[in-house]
Amino acid sequence: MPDSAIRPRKEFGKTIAADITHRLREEIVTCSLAPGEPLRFDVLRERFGASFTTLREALTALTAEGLVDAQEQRGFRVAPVSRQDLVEVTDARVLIEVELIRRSIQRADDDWEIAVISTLHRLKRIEQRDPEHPLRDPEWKIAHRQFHQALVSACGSATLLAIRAELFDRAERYRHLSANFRPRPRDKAGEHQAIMQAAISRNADLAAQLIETHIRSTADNVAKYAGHLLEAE
Amino acid sequence: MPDSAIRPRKEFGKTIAADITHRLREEIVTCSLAPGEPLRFDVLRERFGASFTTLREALTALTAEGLVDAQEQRGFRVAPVSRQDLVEVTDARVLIEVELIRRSIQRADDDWEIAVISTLHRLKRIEQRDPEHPLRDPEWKIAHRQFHQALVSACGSATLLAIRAELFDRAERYRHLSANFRPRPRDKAGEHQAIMQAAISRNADLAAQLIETHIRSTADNVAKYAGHLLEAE
DNA sequence: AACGATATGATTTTCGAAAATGCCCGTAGC
DNA sequence: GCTACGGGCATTTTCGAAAATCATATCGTT
Repeated sequence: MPDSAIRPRKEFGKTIAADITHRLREEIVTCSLAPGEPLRFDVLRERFGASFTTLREALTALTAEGLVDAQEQRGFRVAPVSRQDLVEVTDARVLIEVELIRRSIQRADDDWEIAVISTLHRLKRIEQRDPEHPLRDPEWKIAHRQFHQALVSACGSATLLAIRAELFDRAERYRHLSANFRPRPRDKAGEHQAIMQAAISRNADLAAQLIETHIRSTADNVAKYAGHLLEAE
Repeated sequence: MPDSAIRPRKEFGKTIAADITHRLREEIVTCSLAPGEPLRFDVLRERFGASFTTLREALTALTAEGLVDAQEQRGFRVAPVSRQDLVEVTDARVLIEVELIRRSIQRADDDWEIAVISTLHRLKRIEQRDPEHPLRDPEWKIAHRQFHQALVSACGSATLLAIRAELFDRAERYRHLSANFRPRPRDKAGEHQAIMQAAISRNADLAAQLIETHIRSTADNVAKYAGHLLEAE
């Protein structure tokens, strides 16, 4: 069927609202929409070409994910950032991600192992090609997300995976926040490699510890380089 | 201001959408709307007296909470129940609730202690008054929720508390599911009392262990008495 | 009879106008 | 000068009609 022309209005089988939710989430996570920024309907209407109600639905969904802040009767705004929130998100991520990687290693099968190895491989290829500021590269971002996703994918709990995904997005926003101020990316490649090796060799304790360090040091970096952005009340 | 007449359309300062979300959540958690039941707009419109879009917003919010299942282009339905989901929710609750009670005990202050004691006191008073099938008593439900809430309230993480609250609701739905088939409520009063004592005496290990047992045995009871409802695919 | 295409009805999804609400500023009263 | 009140404007929130999509029944062909 001719779903037409230059730009398909939405992906096949999806509602416009779901599509807008996706695009809005992306813009918020990448800080293309700045933390605390008011989300007025006129502006969003123009930017996304959807009606009030459709936008409202998307904003409601993102509110539940902690990326948007709903102020009843006074509209929406991008969820503000703060040191406290960064600490909470980091703590929650450690708690859950450590548990999930343990469960994944315990229940690991061939598919899991293949997924971990291949996603890391792709990540490294992308890093080789363009070693500067990887967060600016959408491909790196996707590959990075998929590697971490693969690590926990065998945990067996869709419930916890959904929570993890939400926290990952909230943390990624902080990473983007600091990316513009960080002089050089630290050596994540080595950390990823070490995590993969621990996971593949079924060393759950080591993998858990490495993941915790990985998450915490990333957060520390954010606090270090974007600290000045975390004070606004 | 005359916000009028017989029945206020919504609570003060709240949007209709938020109000509907609240009422819908209540009906789903109490299984007044049965698991898997399709949520058609005509029906909801009549029942809640709101328009398509307002209802849609509420359903979207509840979808994010895991209480509603959105089937794109084919409407919404009450999230189905299953053994697997019950296990996941129980596991996730244990993971988070145990951690939160530890943190709460560690950071405990006077307000926390008072809240724990007084919420348990109210719970016991209600149980004395009407010892049969407490889940049918809305007051008991609220008091029960508030006691468990108080226990973890000092943990210091709004992020984890929000996740905990979501899981609590999902678990409560399973409790309601089995309430109609359970011959007699088991002795929860004693368990609550023991948890309170462990918490007040700052015995984090014991409190954590008691909470875990409490959550798991509740789930076991659900599986036992509502097992026949958890099979539908 | 079995299968596929197509029309028809039911339901969801989207839209922009209309109502409700909050905000800002100017004015009055103390 | 300062606070309280009220009008007008900006913005959000709600509504029901209209468009889009899905499910079902009907019909024609093999």
